[in-house]
Amino acid sequence: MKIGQVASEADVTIDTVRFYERRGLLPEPGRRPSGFREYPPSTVERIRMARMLQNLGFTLDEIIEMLHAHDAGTATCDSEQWRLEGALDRIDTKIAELRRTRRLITTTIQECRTGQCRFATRLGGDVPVDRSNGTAESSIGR
Amino acid sequence: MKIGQVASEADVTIDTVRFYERRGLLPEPGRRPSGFREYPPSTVERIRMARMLQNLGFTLDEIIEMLHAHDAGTATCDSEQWRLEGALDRIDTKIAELRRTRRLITTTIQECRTGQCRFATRLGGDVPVDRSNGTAESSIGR
DNA sequence: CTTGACTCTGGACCTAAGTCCAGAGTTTAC
DNA sequence: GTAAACTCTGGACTTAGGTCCAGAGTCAAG
Repeated sequence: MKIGQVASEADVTIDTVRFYERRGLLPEPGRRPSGFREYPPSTVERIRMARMLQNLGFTLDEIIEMLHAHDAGTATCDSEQWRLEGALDRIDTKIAELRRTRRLITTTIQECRTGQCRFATRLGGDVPVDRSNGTAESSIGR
Repeated sequence: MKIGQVASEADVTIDTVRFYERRGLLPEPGRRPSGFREYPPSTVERIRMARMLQNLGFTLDEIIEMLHAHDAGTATCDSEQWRLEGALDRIDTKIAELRRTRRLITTTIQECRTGQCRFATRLGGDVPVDRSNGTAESSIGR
């Protein structure tokens, strides 16, 4: 398979395929006499797997590690499972963080409605800012 | 206030303060005869506000816009609230995405336990890979 | 009046994961 | 046999939000 076909079947760009090769995610492919890269069809699967792992939140470096463990024949269900559990932890942490932020925003909106607005007030809304005097209390470092 | 004091009170680095100035988040401060920047104390508040908005998921550009609206005296509770609601949407989308990913991981781990493992198998675990033959079915593009 | 801490400029560098480019050569379909 | 589509290299560029640096000048405490 030529690079273009691999790329389109794996749903990435040609540049990405070459980038993956540079990064070591893909091994150096064979070459035709002309210099064109020649790929085995399994390359498509390897790229798809990499993308799937990316969707799970793994970085390219982590994915490369995993694939190399696979290549070395040392990857087992057990040996790689901790990574999945780590990913789970990361996701949970992130969700918790987002929820905290969400709460902060909703209270802020609430405060806005009940006149305790932190944003519009501090951002110079309701109470007109005295433009002639840089020392006004409500002015934020302007 | 000198830049170092502002930075430490706002809990950012000196470089960040200067970066914010370059970006237009902070107005150009006054200067001592020596060239040292001289800040009004409200600068600390302005930076803290910016950081808070960053925590809410706003980009620097958006924050700069909001602060400029404040500076121009056109920011009101109503005029800025849509931004908060937009932030809320973004957060909800992100949480939903993460939850989908989370489910994918847990099913994957489950499959692993029940022998339907997609990862260890496809990553070449349990079944030793035939290293002498690049065309093996289970090999991922190596 | 010395010493150490602070500040100045402005441009290079960082991370992550690609994307884009020119100019040249190759392959394929008609 | 020719035109269109493909591929090559390798280095520069992108986004976001900073971080780091050298070499020079300034400030504050003792």
